[in-house]
Amino acid sequence: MTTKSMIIDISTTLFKQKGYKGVGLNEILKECKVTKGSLYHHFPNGKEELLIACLNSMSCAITTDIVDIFKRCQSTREAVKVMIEQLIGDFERQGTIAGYTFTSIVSEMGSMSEPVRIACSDLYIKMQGIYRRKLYEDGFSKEAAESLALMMTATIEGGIMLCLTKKTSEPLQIISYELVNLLKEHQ
Amino acid sequence: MTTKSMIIDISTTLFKQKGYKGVGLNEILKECKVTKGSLYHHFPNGKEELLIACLNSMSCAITTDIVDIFKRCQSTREAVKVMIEQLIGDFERQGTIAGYTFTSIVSEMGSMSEPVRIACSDLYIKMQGIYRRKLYEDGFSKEAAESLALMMTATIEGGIMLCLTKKTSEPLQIISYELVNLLKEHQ
DNA sequence: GTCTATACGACGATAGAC
DNA sequence: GTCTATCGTCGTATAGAC
Repeated sequence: MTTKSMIIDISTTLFKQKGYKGVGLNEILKECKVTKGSLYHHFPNGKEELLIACLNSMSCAITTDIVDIFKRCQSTREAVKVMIEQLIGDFERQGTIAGYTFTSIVSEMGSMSEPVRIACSDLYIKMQGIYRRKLYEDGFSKEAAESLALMMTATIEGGIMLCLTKKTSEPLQIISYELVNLLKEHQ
Repeated sequence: MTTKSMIIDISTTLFKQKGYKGVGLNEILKECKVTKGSLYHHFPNGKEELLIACLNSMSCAITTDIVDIFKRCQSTREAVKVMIEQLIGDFERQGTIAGYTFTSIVSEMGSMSEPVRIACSDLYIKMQGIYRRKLYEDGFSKEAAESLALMMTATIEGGIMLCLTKKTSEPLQIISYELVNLLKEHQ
């Protein structure tokens, strides 16, 4: 494990917990047990460069995770169930949901820089792509697969925010049920 | 218009644009053309008290808005269409979506104080309640109305975030279509 | 590649005059 | 109810030694 990847790992966790603006460099330094000089050696452009590295690292981890679930499951319907069960499990264990969303890190999209916005947008495009391809395999038309993939992305994203806000996993439980229904009826 | 309500109005706009952590008191002071002494006279507990006042003000405005739309529309299906059309209109005109969501202000729910979390939770409960009652009127069962109301809340919330991230109103357009479908098929 | 020391502006908040 | 002045802390970033 290199210093750089260690910084990225720890910073990612902190950003997920408190958001980009909510974490100061000093806090990162303390948690990583490195000094300012070292951090700026690895990320010459400072905090924003570190954020983008974290977003890309998250994107990679989430995508790998989802691809794996979709490989193990026969249909999108099944995969959705497994995916959301996992999110709920995380929530009940840790009291928070870290995966499958960037919103908890950067919500003020309007005021963020283009590179940051694009890094976030990339994840959503990748997730939606995985959903879409599986739905097409399932037998949905190209157009239906596209629309349903978007619905899945938006609903899960919204469901995560509702769970965090209401401090209960109920929203995601209901969403799992309703999404499975939605994917059933169109088929 | 009192000084206090003027401060709330302007701060609300700023918070929506840049998020809670993204706006400093100095910026608020400058935009409102008031001084620190005046602000702390109206909000003795400082920035967080101001935030909660803004959240409550938003909650009120959004609820009024939605209630009005639901009054004018015969079915939930129709109301959803009008609601989302309005969000899309806002987006195309202003390049951002300010209404119907708190996520763009406070996303780091885990690290916010309880009063703030509760203020956000309140809005979602109110919105969902409006949807649920109309769905019940539409003829859905109590349980279906509850589930579908949650789906509407989550999907629209997620759709807004996707639009802001991708910088296009397409996600909400598709979501409008899919939601209308969802409300049709269950009936 | 890692360290210390330092810069300097912005942060939220308070005190006290008017 | 509004003002100015000021506090202490923290923010990000840089320079230069080792």
